[in-house]
Order: sequence, then structure tokens, then C-alpha cells
Amino acid sequence: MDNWDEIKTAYHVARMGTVSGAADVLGVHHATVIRHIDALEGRLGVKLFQRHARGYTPTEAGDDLFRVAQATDDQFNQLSGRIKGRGKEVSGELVVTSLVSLAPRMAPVLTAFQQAHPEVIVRYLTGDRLFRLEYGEAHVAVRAGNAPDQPDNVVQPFVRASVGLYATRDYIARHGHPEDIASCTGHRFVSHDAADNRAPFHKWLRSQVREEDITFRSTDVRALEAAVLAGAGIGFVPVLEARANPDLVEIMTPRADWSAPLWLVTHVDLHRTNKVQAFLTFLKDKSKDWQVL
Amino acid sequence: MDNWDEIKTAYHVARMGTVSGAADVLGVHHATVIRHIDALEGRLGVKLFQRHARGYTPTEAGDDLFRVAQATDDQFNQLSGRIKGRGKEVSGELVVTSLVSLAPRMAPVLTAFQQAHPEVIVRYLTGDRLFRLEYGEAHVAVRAGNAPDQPDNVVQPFVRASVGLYATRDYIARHGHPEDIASCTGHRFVSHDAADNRAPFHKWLRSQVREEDITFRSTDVRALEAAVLAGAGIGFVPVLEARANPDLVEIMTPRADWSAPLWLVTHVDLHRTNKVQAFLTFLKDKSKDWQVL
DNA sequence: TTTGAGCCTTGCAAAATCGAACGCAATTCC
DNA sequence: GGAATTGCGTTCGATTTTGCAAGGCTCAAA
Repeated sequence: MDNWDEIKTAYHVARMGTVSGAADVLGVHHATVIRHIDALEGRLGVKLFQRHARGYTPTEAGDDLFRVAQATDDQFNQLSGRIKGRGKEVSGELVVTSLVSLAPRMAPVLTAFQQAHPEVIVRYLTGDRLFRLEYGEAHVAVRAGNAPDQPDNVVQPFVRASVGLYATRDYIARHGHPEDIASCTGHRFVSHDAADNRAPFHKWLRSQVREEDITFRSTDVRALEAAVLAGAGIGFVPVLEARANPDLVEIMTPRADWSAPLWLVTHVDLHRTNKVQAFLTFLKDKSKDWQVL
Repeated sequence: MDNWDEIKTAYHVARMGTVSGAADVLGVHHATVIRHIDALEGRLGVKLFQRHARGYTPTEAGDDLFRVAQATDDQFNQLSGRIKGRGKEVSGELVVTSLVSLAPRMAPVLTAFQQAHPEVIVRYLTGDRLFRLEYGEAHVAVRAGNAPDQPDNVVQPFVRASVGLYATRDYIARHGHPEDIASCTGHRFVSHDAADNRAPFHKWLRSQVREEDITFRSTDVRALEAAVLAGAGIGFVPVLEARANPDLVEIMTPRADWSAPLWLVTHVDLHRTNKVQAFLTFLKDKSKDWQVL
């Protein structure tokens, strides 16, 4: 039973009752139809039709095949409708991935998007490892740093992620407010544990501050932020979040080279679908005021 | 969605995860698999798989197709099993047709056959019109007269249907017992209404008896038999039935040329199936003592 | 970083399939 | 009763599909 097209041919013969009728419906020559039937019967070892001058009458086996094939035809038609409609409607899963640090800003947008499109199930993936668009792990990714240049990815610039150097009022009260970065020796800094972290503000800090002044280190951005908020020292916090927190004091004016560009990335296969386009439009609209610098 | 083989190909790609794996399973070349997928996606206008170096990952549409195609594959496999097994087992319908006059003898045989094969549903068709094997109207036909020579029919000789001339004792008491057919003038005869009836005993009677002596006529064999039994006159009754009825008196010794040969006829497409063969064997066995002359 | 294995793509030749035409049988309509 | 219609079956030439093999790619392990 390893030629589905022959089953389809037999189905139409059973439905029409004649080879010619089936050939017309199928858009092929009636010789082709006969060959398909003969091949199928030969392989099954059972006659599917009784041939007579008025056409083909299904045997019991032919009737059985007819019923199964009719159900199959229905299924395939429904499938076709679903698949063709899938590109047009905004439904199903929407898988978005980004850096963990963007979660506070992404989560409200995703929530609003889900409410705007109740058919959509949102999956927001953040984690240490990079979720890959090529493997279908995500539909949309927010990436930082240099523009990704994967060949199958559609990349467009997003906002710049601006960070500033902050400390709590409590910390300032205990250690004073440094005038500039050069006079920071002896201050306590909060920063990422990995020396090879490629974030531009991290590299800048490493170049300006003594190794031993970085007294709180973690590999988790959220832990670092929490540490700054707890008064552990001076550290980088996204400008937007810092401004919302009156307890934080800006140590120095944010530099342009601290900020890293963010990119919206989609897989080329999915980029044109309405679902992805709808989300990209939505996200760009909601993120208008994210741009700080 | 008009190429079921491409759906089957896509199904195996989704199942295996790689084009090569699917190609192996399908017994075709990698390139063929790729071409099928590309054609299917092109026609649907939607990507079914995301291609990457490690294989093909189904998109949502591909997943949907996979589920539908898997169900289809199951259905087809079950169908194949049923169809291939159908030739071997004795089940389903068994449609038999014969002349009405054979019903008294066929009915018990069919009943016994059904009891021997409880899976079988027996349909016994008798009627004025001939049920045609070519159109799949019956599996087995019992035909009388000259050997049928339809090209697609398998014909084998059956018993001879022997009839005799009988009248009731009551009729004999009233009209006397004619010595031979020549001295029957004035007697009352029961026979078929159609002058062109081709039954040999009917033609013989027409050639021996005056038209006006045939006083009871009908187009229905059962009516004629009932008329003879009711004492309407002298008429032909199957020997077997007449012998079972002590009220009937044989008018003259049955002639050999009254009897017509019966034929067992099956369509060539069905003749080899176990069901038909089982019934033919059964019928021949049960009809051993039908042969009278 | 390099190597190796697996996988997809592409151009060309072979094979299988398909389509057109003709022949034949049965039925229907006039 | 005869012509027209409908429909199946077969053969030969053309088209499509398929297989093959080389080339290039990505990923992962060493």
C-alpha cells in the first residue's frame, strides 16, 4: 500500500463509477487511471473493481477502499485549508526569546499582545543558552550586540539598550558620591563574573576599575541588579528601570558607548507570516519609549 | 492538495527528521524527497519545514500535516490488511441469484451455508429480470438452458433440472388418466403464458397439445405449480417436488429432452475468492441427490 | 582551531510515466 | 434496426520524473 496517488485514483474511480469520469476529475488521461488501478490490484492481489461496458463497479474491497479514501480526502482538504489559512490568521504558538535582562520590558508587551490576539499562545523563552531560530525553537528573537549575520535570519535594528551606573542612596551615604570614574578607587563595584563578557559597558568597566574593586560578582544579570538595589555597590542598571526607582542615584552621565544595539531577528521562513509580522509591528509600537539615548 | 504521494513524502520527512532518513525509508533518492517537499510547499504557499544542517524541523504546518498523514498511513495499512485478508476469509456478503423455480431447493442450502459460516450475510436474489454478474449484482448465479458464454464468466455444469408431467389424484378422478400425450385432447393443461418461453419442456408441450387445451396460464412458475396442485389440470412439476407430494400422479414417464441443464456461473474476478469457492463446493455437495434423470 | 562526518543542492542522463490515437463492445436514441 | 454515444483497452511517442554523482555547506568533536 505504498502509492497513495494510486489509492486516490481508485477513490475517484469508485466515486465516479467510470474510468473516464475519474480521469476527467483527476485531470489525467484515462489510460493513466487504468494503469493505476491495475497496479494497485496487482499489488494487493485482489480485484477492486469489476469491469464492464458501462464502467467500473467496486467490489467489496473497492467499497472498503472507497470509504477509507473518502475520509482521507476529507482530512487532506481540511488540512489544506488549515495550512493555507495559517499564514493569514494570527493564532497558534508565538515563541519569543530574548536576553533575561529584557524580561521586565518584554513581559508586559507579550501579555498585551496575547490579550490583543486571544488565539495566540505566547511562549517566552529566556535562558543562558541561545534559543535557535534555525531549529524552529523560536519565531522571534531579540538579540544584542553586533548585527547577527546568520544567512537564514531576517535582522532588523531595534532600540539601543541603555544602561547607567547607579548606586543606592544608602551606599552613597556610606561611601560618598565619586566625582568621576578615576576617583573611584576603593569603591565597591557590582559586575559580571566572566571577564570575557562582551557587553560594551562591561568591557568599559573592566578597563576603568581595579580588579579588586569589583567586590560583588555574579553570572546572572538579575542577581547583579538585585545586588545594586541592595546597596552592594556601584553597578550597571538599565536606565529605564533605574529611573523608575527613586532609591537609585546616577553615579555619572551614561556614555554612548555603554549602550548596545538590540536586533529583532526572525527566521526567513517565518518572517512573512502574519503572526510574526503582527507581533513585530506590535512590539515596535510598544517599545517606542524604550529608546533612551 | 492534489498529490497524495508528496504528502506521504512529507510525512516521512517529518517522522524521520531528515531528508536522507525519509529517502531511505521511501526507497527513493534524496533529491526526489527534496523536490517533493519543495513542490508541496510551493503549492501550499507555506513552509512545512525549517531547513538546517542537521535536518528538517517541521513548522506548525508541518506538524499538522504530520498528524494527519500519520492517521492516514494507519488507515491505509489497516485497509491493506483487510483487503489482502478478504480473499482468504469467508465473510461479508454472498449474493446468489437463480431462477425462482429453484428457490425451494436453494433456500435450505443457503441457510445451511450461512450457519456453517456465521460471518457471511446471504442475499438470495430471484426475480423476473436477470441479475448480472458483470455489474457486480451477484457473486454466484444458477442459470438454465444453453451454457452461458459471457466472456468474463466462469461457467461450470451443475445438475439437470428434471421435470415431469403431473396432475392431482382429484383431477385424474374427474378426467381420467391419459394413456399417452396423443390421447390428451380435451384434457386441461397448465403451462406458461408466454408462447416464446424457451424451456424445452414448454416447447415440447406446445408442440404436442392444442392451444385451446392449455386452460390455465400464468407467467409465474410458482402460480403454475400451485395450479397443478390445486387440480387445475396437467402440468410440469419438478420431479423432486412431485415425488415428495403423494397427491400428485405422474401422467407419463419423464422424457430426457424435458430436462434442461443448469449452470453455475461466477464472474472471473470473484471466482477465485475463497468465499465463492467455499460456496460452490458447499452447493455441489448438498446438491448431489438433485440429479434425477 | 581543525578535521571529519553528515546533509542538502544541482546538472545531466536514464527510466518510468503519461498522453494521444485508434480499436472494440455495449447501450441508447431516433 | 441503424447511427450516435459512451466507455474500456492497447500501443507508440513524448514528457516528466527520478537517480546518480559531484560540490558545498554546517555542525560537532577532537
